[in-house]
Amino acid sequence: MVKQRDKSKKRNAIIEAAVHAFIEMGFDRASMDYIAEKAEASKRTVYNHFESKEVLFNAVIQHFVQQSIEEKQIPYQANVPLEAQLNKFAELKVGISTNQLKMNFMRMAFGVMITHPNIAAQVMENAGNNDDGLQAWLDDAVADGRLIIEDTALASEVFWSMCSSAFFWMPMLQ
Amino acid sequence: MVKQRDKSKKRNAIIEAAVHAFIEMGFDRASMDYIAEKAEASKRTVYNHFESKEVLFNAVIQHFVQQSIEEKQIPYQANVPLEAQLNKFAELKVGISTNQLKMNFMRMAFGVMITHPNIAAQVMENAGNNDDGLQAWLDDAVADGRLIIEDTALASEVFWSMCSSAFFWMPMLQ
DNA sequence: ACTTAATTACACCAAACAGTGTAATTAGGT
DNA sequence: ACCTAATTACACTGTTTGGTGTAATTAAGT
Repeated sequence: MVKQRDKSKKRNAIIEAAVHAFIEMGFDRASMDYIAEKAEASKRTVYNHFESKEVLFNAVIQHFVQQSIEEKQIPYQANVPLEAQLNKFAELKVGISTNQLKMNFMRMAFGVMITHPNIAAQVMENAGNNDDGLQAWLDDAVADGRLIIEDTALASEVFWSMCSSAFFWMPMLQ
Repeated sequence: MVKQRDKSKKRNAIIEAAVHAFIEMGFDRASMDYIAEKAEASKRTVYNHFESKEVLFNAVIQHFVQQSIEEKQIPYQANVPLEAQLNKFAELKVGISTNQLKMNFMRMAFGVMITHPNIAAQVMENAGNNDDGLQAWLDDAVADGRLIIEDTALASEVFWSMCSSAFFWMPMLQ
């Protein structure tokens, strides 16, 4: 039988350190030495967990996306006005823009995506289309006969892009 | 008396090369050696004109801003409907988003601003508030009695930010 | 033709940094 | 207490790159 100790502690410490290092100094200026130091790990251990800086960055994004998805799950409620429920979804976006840490993270990530197209491609591949809770909600509402929507995926996208420009990009760009 | 040859030719060649290099490879990856080569100048000449990469970048931005300002001058016409004239201003913004080169430039510049806050600060200081042609146009319209505006500077800003979000940021971010 | 400002070729420096190899050490699971 | 997976310390490589010093060369203005 194979002995396996729990690596997740160090792994998480490294990711956490990387998140802050990337936010603080950006992708390029945050050296692997610095990240290792912040994570209270040796540089070698960092490389044992993540074979390259790019891989580490991907893991960081993944980590962030995972959190966001979990927050985006709002269940459909048959006995509550539709508008009130939709408002909750919108408030999610507003919530992001009032969270300084998240804003900084997104700004950093956005910068990386612009300056490193290859990394952007990887991220898109990994983090790809996370189906959000809104579409599920719309499906439920349609099934319940309270909405008539042909393409709920499209509707969800339209809704988010509207919210994004108003509640996300505008604050992001001051 | 002091002899002075015309340095502007090389200077412009360098800026032009830098513009394309920065767009093509981004600020960090575009090395001074590469820029010099593209400009058909020696690296030393580049440094004789611009004491550092950051200074060169500032000059590049300046160059771009200068062009934009010149395009933004639309004279007030007393015998043309106001809406038609305002449309022209809006079309300027639309024009940017249909110009691939300009979009790429802005995307690059935006990336640099995010990843290099110190450079962003310099740029803001240098390129600062370029008073645009719209305010002058508004002033003329007010003087002509066809508009009543207390603060034309504010009005100009409002107009541009509306246009920006609709015609610039949205295309910029896909 | 002469002067000299501008440009060039080229060698060079120093710092930063991603990533690796290895032998020693630590600590978790049994 | 023992086994060994995980971690560490550390030295090292190789590359990239911003920036400089200098002596030679070019070409514009008179």
